[in-house]
Amino acid sequence: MRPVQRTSVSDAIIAQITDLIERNVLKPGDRLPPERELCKRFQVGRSSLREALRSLSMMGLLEGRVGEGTFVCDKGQYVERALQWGFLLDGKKLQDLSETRMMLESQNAYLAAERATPADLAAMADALAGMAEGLADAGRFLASDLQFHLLIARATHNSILYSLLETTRNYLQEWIKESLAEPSLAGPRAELSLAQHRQILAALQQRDAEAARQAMAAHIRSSSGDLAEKVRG
Amino acid sequence: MRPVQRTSVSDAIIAQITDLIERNVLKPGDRLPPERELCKRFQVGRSSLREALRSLSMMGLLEGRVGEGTFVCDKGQYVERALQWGFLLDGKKLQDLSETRMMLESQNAYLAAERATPADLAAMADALAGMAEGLADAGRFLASDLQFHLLIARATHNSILYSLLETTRNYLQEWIKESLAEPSLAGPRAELSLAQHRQILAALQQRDAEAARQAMAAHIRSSSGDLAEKVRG
DNA sequence: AATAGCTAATGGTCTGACCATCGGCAAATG
DNA sequence: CATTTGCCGATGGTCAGACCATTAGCTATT
Repeated sequence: MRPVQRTSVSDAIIAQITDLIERNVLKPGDRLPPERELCKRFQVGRSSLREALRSLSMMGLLEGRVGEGTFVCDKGQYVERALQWGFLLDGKKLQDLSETRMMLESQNAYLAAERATPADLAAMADALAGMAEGLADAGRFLASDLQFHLLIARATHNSILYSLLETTRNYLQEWIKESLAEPSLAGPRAELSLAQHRQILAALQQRDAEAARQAMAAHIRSSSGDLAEKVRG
Repeated sequence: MRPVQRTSVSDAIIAQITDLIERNVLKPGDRLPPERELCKRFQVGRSSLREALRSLSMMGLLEGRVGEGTFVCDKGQYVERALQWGFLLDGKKLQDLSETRMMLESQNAYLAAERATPADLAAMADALAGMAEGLADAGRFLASDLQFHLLIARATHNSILYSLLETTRNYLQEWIKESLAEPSLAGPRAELSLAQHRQILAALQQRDAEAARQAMAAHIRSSSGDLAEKVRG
């Protein structure tokens, strides 16, 4: 004998719909049948169906628009949506998260050095140019900065590493936004940051993986130093 | 003028309950009032309340047990849970996942070498002994193997790195279970694996972070070689 | 003291209804 | 003819009440 599996109706529906999306039968942007018809198709009550849809919406897979219907989200960024509740940030975890990001960034730089295509490198150069132009405009500068890091992650051609980096950054970014009023990006700091980015790009262009990793590690260490202080304080 | 904020009843409930958990008014293990009473307190219908509770369960914050009540989950694995629906495995991603795991394991070994407490190291030694005893028993061997790797992750004392490794491993494990019938763990392979683990532990005990990383990397490379073949095939 | 059976409480599900919002169509308007 | 206005149906969001399956705890039987 073995414990009988007790399946929940909502979970079964979630599994089915997830499966449909996974197998691309339901493509992003598609509209699902109305709830009342789904009830008939699944042979379930509307409560159960709605609980399932609600969970899927919470995961960022679906989006319900009243009066129009329920749609499959176009962004494959399930994680991002799911991580909006940032309440786990209780001191220590923030430090852990920062460390995780550090590790992801440096390792991504390593892999990117081996795999970046010419197009990848060109895009990074563009972002770097954007930073240079935005030396006076903090907003522009930070946007290009972020872009540069994401481009490196993309250059690994590993969707999971990219996803993870994006997620951790979003977390940190949100926390920073809430806790620090201004990013405190004085002129000298910005120029230092720019120089470090140039160094990273140079290493990538020379396909020197180890140098890229170390340059990135150094950059993160110096750029997140003040964040670390704020965490402890 | 600006767009008026349209608040959903369920979302409001979710916000309130997450807030309570965040402020530790609701502690892990606590039992929530019955649904019917929550309805009266929140002044909402049971459908809306249940949709909220369902979402919170999906996030891993709550757990409903029929006949008993709804409880606050004791595991603070919010992140892990959130990351679980991040990647739907579709072929190529499996390779990415394997690479991610490789990176996590080796980097964890590096950090563990710097931070492992005597208790951590002792636990690892125990797991290693379990592997040695289980040379004839594949199940026992694999369990101790997994245990060893998780202990290393725990020795980083970084809950997020631990969660990430656990998640990636769970994914790979599940996939392996589905695709390969038997783990193909012949005697010589097991002994090789055991020797590699001993090498890793030795590096950790000597606090040689770089050696630990390389030993782990070598181990993963050799032990997941056949998996890589299966992926391509 | 141990077991079997009963009862109340609880989460899970179903049904039907009503509301707010949105898209589209037709009539009114210039 | 082009534009606006008003209406109507469809749809997601919410509510209330009912029934079911399971669980814990009590009670009576053994």
